[in-house]
Amino acid sequence: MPAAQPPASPERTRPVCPTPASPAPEAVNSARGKGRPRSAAADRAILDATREALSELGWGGLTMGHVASRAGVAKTTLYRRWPSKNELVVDAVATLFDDLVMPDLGSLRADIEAVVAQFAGLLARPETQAALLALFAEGIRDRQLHRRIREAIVDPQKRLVRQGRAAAQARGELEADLDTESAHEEVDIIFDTIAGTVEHRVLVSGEPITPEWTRRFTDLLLGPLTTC
Amino acid sequence: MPAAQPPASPERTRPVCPTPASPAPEAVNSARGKGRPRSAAADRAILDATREALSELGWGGLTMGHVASRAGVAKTTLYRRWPSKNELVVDAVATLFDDLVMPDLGSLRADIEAVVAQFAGLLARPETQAALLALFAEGIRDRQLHRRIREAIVDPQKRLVRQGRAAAQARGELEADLDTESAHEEVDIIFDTIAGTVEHRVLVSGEPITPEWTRRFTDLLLGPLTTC
DNA sequence: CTGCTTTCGCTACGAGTCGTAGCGTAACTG
DNA sequence: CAGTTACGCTACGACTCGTAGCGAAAGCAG
Repeated sequence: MPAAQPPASPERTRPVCPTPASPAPEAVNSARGKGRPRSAAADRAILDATREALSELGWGGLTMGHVASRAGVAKTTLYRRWPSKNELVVDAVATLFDDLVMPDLGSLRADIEAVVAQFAGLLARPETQAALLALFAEGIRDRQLHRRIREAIVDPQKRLVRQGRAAAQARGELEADLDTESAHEEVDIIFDTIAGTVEHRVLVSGEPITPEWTRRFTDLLLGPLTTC
Repeated sequence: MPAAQPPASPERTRPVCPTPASPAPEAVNSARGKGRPRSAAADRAILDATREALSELGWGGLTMGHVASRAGVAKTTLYRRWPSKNELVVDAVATLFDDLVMPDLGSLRADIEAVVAQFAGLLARPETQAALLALFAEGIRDRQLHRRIREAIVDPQKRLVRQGRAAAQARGELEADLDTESAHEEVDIIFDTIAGTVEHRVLVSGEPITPEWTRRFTDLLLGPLTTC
């Protein structure tokens, strides 16, 4: 995969990758406005093409040249923005998770079921399926990529768990936290359980998330949390 | 990734891949013993080399030529046995799951914690981490690979859940199943929860499985199952 | 309008992998 | 023994990777 890399990149002329995570929405050339600005349309076309190619060809089949030609862009333009396939795919996929929100429907059960349904809807899309697992797989080896995944995808989701717990505590459905240490671990365990179970059901077992399944799964989650 | 494939393989001269899942343990040339038998030592060397390369280089970095030279074997020998990287890696990894057993320690809690600990031990190994996620990722696109994964990895694990439930029912800790349909779904949901959560914690969140974590997670699982 | 700067698309390149074919040789069977 | 199959080796065409160099386009400061 590394292929060539002769002088190991002497020094970049420009920061490269102007979209660290969430760039300025409509700022074509927000910062230093010296020369010709980068085409925002090209950015969008590239990210769209990446998602499409990803769902059709998978991670291994995704080719920089293919993405470039599909986006109507030169391959060099791709490399001017993203240093590697990893970074490109993270950016292309992370935006999909922006839609996840904590609804606050008035009961813990309803909130959980709503979040599970949202997450399931996201995972039902082929582009998310191929992208997520491929990213996780690469993240095992690449520490920097792993950090980017956590920042762009995992942490925003954990925030949802915290919000849901806080709302339930405000309603009196959950006891208040005794210490922050224990609360932190509780959030972690709930997050891993929800995300892991839904992902495993969809991506590994290959079965759909039905309302009936969501209900039973929520039963499992609520067991020790509610008053016995 | 597909690279060349000129006449699309006219017709194979031999069945290829003599190890569909669990080959004859020590039969060097169990079936038709006509010509020179395939070297069992080569088989072992190749699978070992695959696991090593996988943990060092990951899926994308794993190269057939690299595996061949590391195993002290010609690249052609590799292709004589496995038609592609996918099949090779499945075979190399599936054996790791053979060690999982349902202990029957006398209580549902102890059984669950033991299985979680076993699974966590397996996932702590770098070769399993890289291999499992990479396999799942490829399985999204490749239906045949997905079937092989289910047969070689997923189904054996589901069997553990059934055994654990049966033991708990025999002890009176769990009610007997009302109908097989509902029992089947119950097994699925429990399996996805255990496997998915442990995998997500280790592979995505990147945190270790401690005894303390296992205890809290088991609390979560046992909530609605035990008498309230 | 005139430079200056930066991006653009294009082409070409060396390095590297893929999976196959052909060869002579080794190993085992009847 | 002959017959059959697996082995290691080399070479091959097709493909991807990431980079470099070119001329042209697009904006900005004077």
